[in-house]
Amino acid sequence: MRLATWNVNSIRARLDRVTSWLVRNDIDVLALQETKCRDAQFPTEVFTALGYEVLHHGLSQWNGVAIVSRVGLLAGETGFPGMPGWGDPRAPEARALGATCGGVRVWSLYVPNGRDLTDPHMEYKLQWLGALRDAARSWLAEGPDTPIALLGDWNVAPQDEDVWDMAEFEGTTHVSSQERQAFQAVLDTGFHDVVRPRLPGPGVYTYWDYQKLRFPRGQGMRIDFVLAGPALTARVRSASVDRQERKGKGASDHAPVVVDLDD
DNA sequence: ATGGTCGGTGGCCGA
Repeated sequence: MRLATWNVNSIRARLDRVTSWLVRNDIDVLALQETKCRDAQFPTEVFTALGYEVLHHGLSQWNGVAIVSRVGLLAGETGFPGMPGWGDPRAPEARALGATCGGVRVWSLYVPNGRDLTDPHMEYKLQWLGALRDAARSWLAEGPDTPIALLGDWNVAPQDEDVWDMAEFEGTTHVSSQERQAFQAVLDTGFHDVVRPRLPGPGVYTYWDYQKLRFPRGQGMRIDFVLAGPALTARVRSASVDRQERKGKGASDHAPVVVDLDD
């Protein structure tokens, strides 16, 4: 089974690229983030025509997560227990979607950006990751043998080598010790980053800002991850980042991350 | 040349 995650930065702006990549790469399950649309605006029929089922969770033009699968799509769940909200009044955002695909519990996650270390959005980000850690712990406790994967845009660069130059990130989000600790806390519940051991850095990135010629200059960040529970970790055969997809006109600012599983 | 972008939206915000 081939599993992937991709922040597409608008599914409507990226539809041709996403569907052609999906088919070309023989993907079974794709977790999407930043679809930037409401459910009724998601082009579901384009995916169904290709033999995929779709589950989408979008509440506005912001955020939006989806799971696309050709190996089944069951028990959909929008948001996770304890997930904090944003805004005034606080309300849940479309940042988490769970489903079971081919016997694997899959979560498509879009962690809040944080914006600035002193911005209230940063506190929201840390609370969100803290609630996710608690949910992750309970998922493993409830079904220790259930294959489970947390896929998405984590908006955290966990190690110094996950950005091209740490000096550039002094005082910014994504690399702070608080964010890194919050990411590590999810791992500490029993999840494993199954891509890094197969694709060690430095210089392995999944995101390059559109601005300042970051991609042609090789100045990216590793912020998209596939975290697998113990049962699934043992089944991972290979992993890759398709940086080809960041090239050319009409690319998302993120590249897809792909993981191959033994059956 | 010391900058350089996108996307959704509606007359700026978010990344």
